[in-house]
Amino acid sequence: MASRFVEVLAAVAVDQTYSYRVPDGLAVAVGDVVTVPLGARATTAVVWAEATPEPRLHNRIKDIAGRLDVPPLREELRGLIEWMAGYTLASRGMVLRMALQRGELGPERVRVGVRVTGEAPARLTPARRRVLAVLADGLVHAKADVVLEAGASVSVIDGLVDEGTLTATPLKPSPPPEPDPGFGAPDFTPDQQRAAEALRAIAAADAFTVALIDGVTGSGKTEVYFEAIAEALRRGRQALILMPEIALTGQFLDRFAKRFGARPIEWHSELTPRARARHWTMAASGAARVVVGARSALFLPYADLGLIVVDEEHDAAYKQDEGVHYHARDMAVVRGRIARIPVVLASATPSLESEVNARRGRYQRIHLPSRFGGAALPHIEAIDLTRAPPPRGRYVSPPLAEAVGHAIAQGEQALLFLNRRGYAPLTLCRACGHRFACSSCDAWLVDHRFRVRLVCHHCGFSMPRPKACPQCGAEDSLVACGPGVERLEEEAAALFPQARILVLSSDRIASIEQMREELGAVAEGRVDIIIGTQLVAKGHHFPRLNLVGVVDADLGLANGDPRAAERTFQLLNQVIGRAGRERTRSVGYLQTHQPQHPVMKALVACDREAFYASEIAARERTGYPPFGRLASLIVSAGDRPTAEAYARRLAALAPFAEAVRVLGPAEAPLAVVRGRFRFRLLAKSPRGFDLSGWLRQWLAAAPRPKGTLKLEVDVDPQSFL
DNA sequence: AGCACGCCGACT
DNA sequence: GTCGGCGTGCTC
Repeated sequence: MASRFVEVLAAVAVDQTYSYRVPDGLAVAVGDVVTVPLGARATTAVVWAEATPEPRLHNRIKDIAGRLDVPPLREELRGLIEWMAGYTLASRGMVLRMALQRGELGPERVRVGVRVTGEAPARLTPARRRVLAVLADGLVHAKADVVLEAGASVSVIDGLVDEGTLTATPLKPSPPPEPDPGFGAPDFTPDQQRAAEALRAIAAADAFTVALIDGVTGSGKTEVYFEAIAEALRRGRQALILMPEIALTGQFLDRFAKRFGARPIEWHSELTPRARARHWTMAASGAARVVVGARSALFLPYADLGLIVVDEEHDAAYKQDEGVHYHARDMAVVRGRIARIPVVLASATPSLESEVNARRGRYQRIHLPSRFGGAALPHIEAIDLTRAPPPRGRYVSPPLAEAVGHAIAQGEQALLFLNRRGYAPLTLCRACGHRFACSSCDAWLVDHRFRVRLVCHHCGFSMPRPKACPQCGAEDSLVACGPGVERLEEEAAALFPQARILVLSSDRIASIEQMREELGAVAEGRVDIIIGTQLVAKGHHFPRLNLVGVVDADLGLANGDPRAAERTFQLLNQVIGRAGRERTRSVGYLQTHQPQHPVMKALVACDREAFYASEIAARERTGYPPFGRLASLIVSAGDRPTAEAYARRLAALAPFAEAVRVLGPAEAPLAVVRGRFRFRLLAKSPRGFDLSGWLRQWLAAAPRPKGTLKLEVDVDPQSFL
């Protein structure tokens, strides 16, 4: 019989598929996960197509080593992988690797069941007696349960199995409890009711559509999109909810359980390998009815995905900036199109991209204009720091301090928001002016008092805070400049000595679990003042919080990035929106040096429309996204001349296209990171231009980077400085 | 991505 | 002499 050959895509950094022979007796189909010998090792791979290999390859073709006992990758997911590789310029193998979770599917735990055979054991010890007592009913019991109930070790049971007194059988894993679409009937306002109806209709349509739920903070977006999930469940299909990783809180899982009577299946970076393998398989078998996960949950091999929800769709955390550069929100829309299913985007402050798509009618807008349960949006006031400055060396202005004091005296909570980790962003010597900078990055070292070290936020370098200046030797001459959350904590403790203060900052939080606990403490009212970085902005519900003070509202506007205004508007809106979820009166204060800035004015006036109108006009005028397309190329090398020379060479080799402009090379915004010198090129094209194709042409003409040189391509970069 | 192969310096 | 550092290129 003639041999059968297939094309196989290996989960390694290679774009090409390779031909393999299917050994006799092995049944494989396109989409099956296999192991193949590749070079000197074995790799996980996926059968990509049938093949008739080139004759000249014949003596080099190897056999597929074996087939993995996991569900195959369906056409839909293979299509997504192809599309993403084409769009992002990553190799197909690397994109596949993401879908297979680093190319290794961890071993799944096989639960073993045991039952008595009727044969008597040769010897009867006390431990054996207890085991047999537990199994006296003759039914199959899980081995782990018997160990627990009989108080005997595993070896006792294994010994009895060896003697034939017990038989062991693999136990089918018990399916997780299923969410029930009819469990907790929600009590909706007329607005919410209308929105829920629209979403139910969208979820029922079984077609690719994109809906944008645009609802103010606290409007009950989540409960409303749950109705779309319920509809998908009623139709027997799976649903996926994507969230920024940090927003995957216990609080959210509880809200889900309240509506559906069971928790969803989680997918995030902190799952153990076992749980990872189990959840992967449950997605593939369909046992996972609803998956809630961070961006990588988009690449699970769902058996029958019927709906994707992207919560907080504007969040920058959806952009992956390492390895394969992709934006999970955009890829969710692509997966929806490939799978012909609806995609629901939700945000209180939509990204400009989604807002423009909604205005053009490409996305269906579902508007939730008011807060749920009679709660009102916070009243927002700007505090002009030029008129009411804080005392020297302090960062909380008198009006804000007074408001916080008043709030906690009333038994309410206050949140002071400052998007800066550590104690102070800069340390300098009073005597000689020496500034502590990172030796391998173009950045100052941040003073972290909690860790008692000076830390680089870009490469992780840290050193103990010295007593004397390394430059001039002066003692006790070092001064901390500027505020970080730790310094703010010190100030708050001095202002309100009786208050219970909690700092929520990513470097203080060891795990998702720990964060869930700390947020629980806040929700239960065991904290008076919360001091937090942007971590607090993401989707948490603080029922007793009625005052938010933004300590430095201008912080995000300082760099010249065209997206800075959008980012700041979204972040501040989100943070202030934490307040007054359950009360009618709540306040947000913005400490700013520029109260006339369009972002501040829009926030104070609660005039979203004005903000979007001016921002859309500016992007349109300059041809920035979504009115034009961008790709960034970052060239880096161990020394500056090498990086610059290659970047210039690249620029000279750019293929001519009427529509495309190449800007640069210029030194990247962070010119040195981890001792690598970085230059940046930017390609700018009109909408609708095939930028990926043009980039591929460009890179094919360029010499491949050698030595320490590295080239990173980012299509649709998030920061486009 | 991971591994072998190759070419250079410093040691039992 | 050869052990081992990393830089380069290939994997059906």
